[in-house]
Amino acid sequence: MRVTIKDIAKRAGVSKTTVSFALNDPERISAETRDRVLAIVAEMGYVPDPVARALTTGRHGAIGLLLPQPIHEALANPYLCEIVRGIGETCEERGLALTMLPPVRGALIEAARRAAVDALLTIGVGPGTEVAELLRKRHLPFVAIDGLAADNMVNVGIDDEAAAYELMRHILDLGHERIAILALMPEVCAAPASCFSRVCELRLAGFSRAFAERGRALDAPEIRVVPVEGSLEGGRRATLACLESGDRAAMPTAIVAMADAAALGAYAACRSLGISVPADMSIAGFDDIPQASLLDPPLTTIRQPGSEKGAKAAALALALLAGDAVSHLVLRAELVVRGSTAAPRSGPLQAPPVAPRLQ
Amino acid sequence: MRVTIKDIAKRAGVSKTTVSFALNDPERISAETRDRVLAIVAEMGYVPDPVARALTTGRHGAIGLLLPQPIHEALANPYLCEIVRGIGETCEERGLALTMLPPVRGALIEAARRAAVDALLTIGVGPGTEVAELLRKRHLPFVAIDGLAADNMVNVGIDDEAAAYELMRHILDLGHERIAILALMPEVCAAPASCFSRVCELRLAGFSRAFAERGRALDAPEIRVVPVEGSLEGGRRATLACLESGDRAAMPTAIVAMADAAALGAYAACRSLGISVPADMSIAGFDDIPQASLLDPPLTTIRQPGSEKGAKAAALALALLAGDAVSHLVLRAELVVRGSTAAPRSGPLQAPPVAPRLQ
DNA sequence: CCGGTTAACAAAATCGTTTTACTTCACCGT
DNA sequence: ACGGTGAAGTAAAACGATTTTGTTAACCGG
Repeated sequence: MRVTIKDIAKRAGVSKTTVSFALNDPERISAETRDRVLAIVAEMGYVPDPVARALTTGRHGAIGLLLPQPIHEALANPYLCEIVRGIGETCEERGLALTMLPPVRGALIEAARRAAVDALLTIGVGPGTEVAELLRKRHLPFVAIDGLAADNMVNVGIDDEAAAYELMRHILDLGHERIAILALMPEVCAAPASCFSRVCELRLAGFSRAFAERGRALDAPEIRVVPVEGSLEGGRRATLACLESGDRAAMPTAIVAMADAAALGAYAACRSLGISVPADMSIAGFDDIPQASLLDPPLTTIRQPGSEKGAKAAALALALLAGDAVSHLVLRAELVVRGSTAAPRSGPLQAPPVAPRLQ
Repeated sequence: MRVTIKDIAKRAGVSKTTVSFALNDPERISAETRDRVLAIVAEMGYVPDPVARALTTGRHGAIGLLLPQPIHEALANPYLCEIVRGIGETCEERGLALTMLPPVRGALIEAARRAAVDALLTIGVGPGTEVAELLRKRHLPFVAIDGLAADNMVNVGIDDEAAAYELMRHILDLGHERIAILALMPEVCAAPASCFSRVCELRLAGFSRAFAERGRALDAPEIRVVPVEGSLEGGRRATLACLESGDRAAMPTAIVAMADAAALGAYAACRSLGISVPADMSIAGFDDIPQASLLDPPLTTIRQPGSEKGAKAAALALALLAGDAVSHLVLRAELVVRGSTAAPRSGPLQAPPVAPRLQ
């Protein structure tokens, strides 16, 4: 059915080797034979099977990205989108394809088994996890994005603790007392011991330090840490739950989200409840997605270079593949103060005089 | 170095067959042997090579998406993002990975050769093109998105001619005389005969019909058709070029973009020039990307179901793979009139009284 | 006791390439 | 005339699985 190299060889009256040379190493054979073979290749419409080729050469021409969520969810998060775009830049440089590997029926490890790629990037996978272990068994070079730095694993990320500290300091400096923290849930619970994802732990530690500095604590009753899906819908639901329950005097005056995507949901929830930002509610995020500066009011957030993360991580993975020694990368992140955070109103929360215009 | 099935077989004192059965068809062998083999598999950390497996089974567990642009450019377009998300939905259902295949050093055909996938989706590839031909040679089932319907190729799209007609009718109904059309350039010029992409031709035909209906023509001097990259930057540049050159009385009063992404650029250009939308300039787009309704003013556009396009196209490709007979799909598109289009001002363009607030 | 079925496993073919390790032959200088 | 060199091409061995076909022995009814 399919035309194989054997068909070409037979038709041209040469060996498979010669056909292979004609295509891959033209200098090895005479111009005459080469042209004849090539003519037959064109005539019969022969295209070498990429799989068979990959089997012998050991090169696939693709790098993989292990996603903690289904593709359609992952790309709904602008920050992840940025990371993927960054990876895409490196792919472009090297002429590679990018295989996105979502969990197979909920199992990330299954995706890691199946990956037919030259190198792999992971998102939010820590060292010592089942997945990391498997990749090592497969001898597949891989680099973690937003995982954790560790000896046996290369990671690309930011100083999450410091960034979180800075963000919370800003909120506390404004005078907020009652604060809701929208914490990231681990999409795929590789380490079921913890309810939170790895970077989330670090950020909580940073928050904690900011509180401690003021003699306060993260587990005080006026601070609520809510695990939330890192999406607009997740943020919206969590915010509504926070604001609808309890009496108004006990309501938070600030919402700190660990992802801008979730902060977007907080905007939506506030709007639907007629709560004005930042007059009645301060909102802060994490990531600085492209929309953040276009919101009304523009979102105060921690800027982290998503695209650069992806690009650098991919480059590191390829360096690993090439056998180079590489080390962790800690990229620069910074607090960007915009209009969504302000000092809390002193009196009790009340209906705003004018319907707020948001987004 | 790597642990192969042979190593397991030797260590367990059985044949490769038995190991393979233990993993893939447990019923075929005795529970005793199976458990012993499986124990050794776990102990030695054996993971079957996906490539070797793909070679024999003929299944890769992935579908491919042939992109007309580098990944980072493609994902910068929210509409393409939606399509990819749709494909992701189908991937999720079937437990498949998604390989994004950008042109290799500018050559889309090269990406089509290399694709190691079960089925392929293409964007903007027409029938009779080199790529379509190659895929047929490879016996690779594929479905085109926004290509052209043809006998020998399955396509998923909308009725571009009708949609464009409707959009332009709306603009003309408002009374616009001088109009700039931002037309899509083919990212990869598969058919160098035409300066425009395939869907672009159809849309121009639709525009043309709307003009003809009023005794006017697309090639009249007051109508400018500008080829433009389908991105914010591309739209911005083209709009600036349109508005900066020529005297004000000859300036267009409406900009019709064939992609919302480009319309976004038109917004930016107008804002930077102090031109108020829609008072001094009407802007219309195509696609209805998620941002469109959040702009200020909200964008008038043609809504087309990007995510559905992707999901359905992927499902069709898999049906093709399964040997089912499938046919084209024409999805529903509709005009969504929002605030960015209005009747043109009668007098000459002048500085707006209030600085416009955009986005 | 014997042909026939079945369970359990093994041997070998297959998938479609690349690559290594020859063979053959012409040519060249001495 | 003769060993050496290089060019041109081939046969066969990987690559690492799956799958088809065999083989062996046990078991079973008659």
